[in-house]
Amino acid sequence: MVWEVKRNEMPSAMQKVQLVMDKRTSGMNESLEMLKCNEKLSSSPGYLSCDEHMELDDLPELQAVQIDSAPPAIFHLSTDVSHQEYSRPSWSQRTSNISESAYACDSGVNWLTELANIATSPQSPLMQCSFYNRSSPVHIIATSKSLHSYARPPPVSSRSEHEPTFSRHHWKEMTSARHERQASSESESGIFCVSSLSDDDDLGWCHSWPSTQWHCFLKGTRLRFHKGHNKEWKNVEDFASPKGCENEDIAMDSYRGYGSDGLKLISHEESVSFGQSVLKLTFDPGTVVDGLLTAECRLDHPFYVKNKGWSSFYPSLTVVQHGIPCYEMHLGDICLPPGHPDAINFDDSGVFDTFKSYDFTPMDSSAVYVLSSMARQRRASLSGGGASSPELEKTEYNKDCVSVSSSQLPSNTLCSKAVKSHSSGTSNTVSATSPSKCKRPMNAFMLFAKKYRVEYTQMYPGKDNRAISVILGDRWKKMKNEERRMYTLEAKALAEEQKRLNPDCWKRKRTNSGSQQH
DNA sequence: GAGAATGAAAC
DNA sequence: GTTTCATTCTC
Repeated sequence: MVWEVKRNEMPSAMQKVQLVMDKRTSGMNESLEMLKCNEKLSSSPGYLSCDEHMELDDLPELQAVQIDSAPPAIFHLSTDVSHQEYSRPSWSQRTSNISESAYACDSGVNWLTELANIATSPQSPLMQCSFYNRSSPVHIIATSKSLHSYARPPPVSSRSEHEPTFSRHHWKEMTSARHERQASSESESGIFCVSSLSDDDDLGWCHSWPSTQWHCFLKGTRLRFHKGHNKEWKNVEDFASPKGCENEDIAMDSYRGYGSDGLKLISHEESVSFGQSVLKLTFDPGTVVDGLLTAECRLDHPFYVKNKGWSSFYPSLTVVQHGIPCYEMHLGDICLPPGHPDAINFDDSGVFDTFKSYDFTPMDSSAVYVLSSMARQRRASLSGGGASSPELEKTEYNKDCVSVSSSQLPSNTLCSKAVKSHSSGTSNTVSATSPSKCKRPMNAFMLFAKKYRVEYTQMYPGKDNRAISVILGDRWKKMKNEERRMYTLEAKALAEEQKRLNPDCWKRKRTNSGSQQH
């Protein structure tokens, strides 16, 4: 098999993705091994927790990767590809999916343009941000002129500003990673990307991969390949000679070479890889020859699904992290590669609307602010109108959400939540169609309950939903903080986002006399 | 529409 | 301290 990586065709900001190529014949054994491992997930409800790598300060690790303008990228991969079957209940919720961040700060123009191009592309997820620093959803610090500015290493002053936010462990990775320094010293284009997907032993491949920077500056992510029976992560050079992939996501690009009609999702599970909660996905490219593709990605990783639009397994996480309203991913979804006609033509994914919907300020000093501004400008130009005010944006945002959410967005995105009709009936407050109408974001338990109510309902057929609630509550109480953390983080992120968009969202509705209604 | 859970925020 | 309301779905 040959994966040809083309450049600049469709810049796409992607997250950390691992592509795991196994031999089909050995897939079962590996699957069993992984399942065995997953059953010990520290934060899986019902399982013992493991605190070692889930401390509160267990923030993403910082790594730098080498920059290299390498020759053409053709990935030669084995045609024998295995897959991992997944069938057990997904009691494998991970808690600490604190995202990586790439820190950069540069006021250059080119990178803004490029960023805008990426952002306004219909297939362009936003750069990631972190839960623990929501005031700046995305931090990009750049110094090297040889890179896209948002891929450049942070200046000392800027980095020190962020330094305290990283854990000791986090920075230990950085200081212990001599490769980082090499990359940084050998070339101005050394990249400091934040990642928790690797450990010390894992640095080698990263730096020996010439095109890693491309992934890092976009999403603080990298690809890793795993070939054949050997579970050892291989240097990507073992498989290919990547070249010139600075502006395109290899993961998505791999779709192109791997399944021209997209990759059909056939299984998924949450797992832990290198200390981070990840999704293990198995795709079917649709051809027997190609075999199955197993990939790993973050929980909030967005995928572009045929006839559906942007989707993820955690739409609420994705919308908070990347500002991309998503459907929920389901088995059978066909993920489309960049440049795919169906993906290009299906340009109502809401991504662009999302950009315009966020009222970022320059204080955010983030790419998101840039994207937001540019999206507004583009929207203004498209509509033939002038500049739009934040209030107008908000109004339009909600208005658009009505139309979008009713037909497209999942129920658990901020957008759809904010406008979903509240049928309390007697309320004399704003109507359901009012722009200021919003719903409270779900708290941690609600997120948990929503995710597992169906599962429990199936587990206890015939049980009344109220009984399911009792069970869920019982389970919740028995869960350790570690296990709850993911939901807590998500709830906090949602609340923060909602507070920013609708500060009055929590206002209690009152009758005219002041008595509270229900 | 009540109710069953938990939790955040407004009272 | 109390109340409301987020989700879900059966009764």
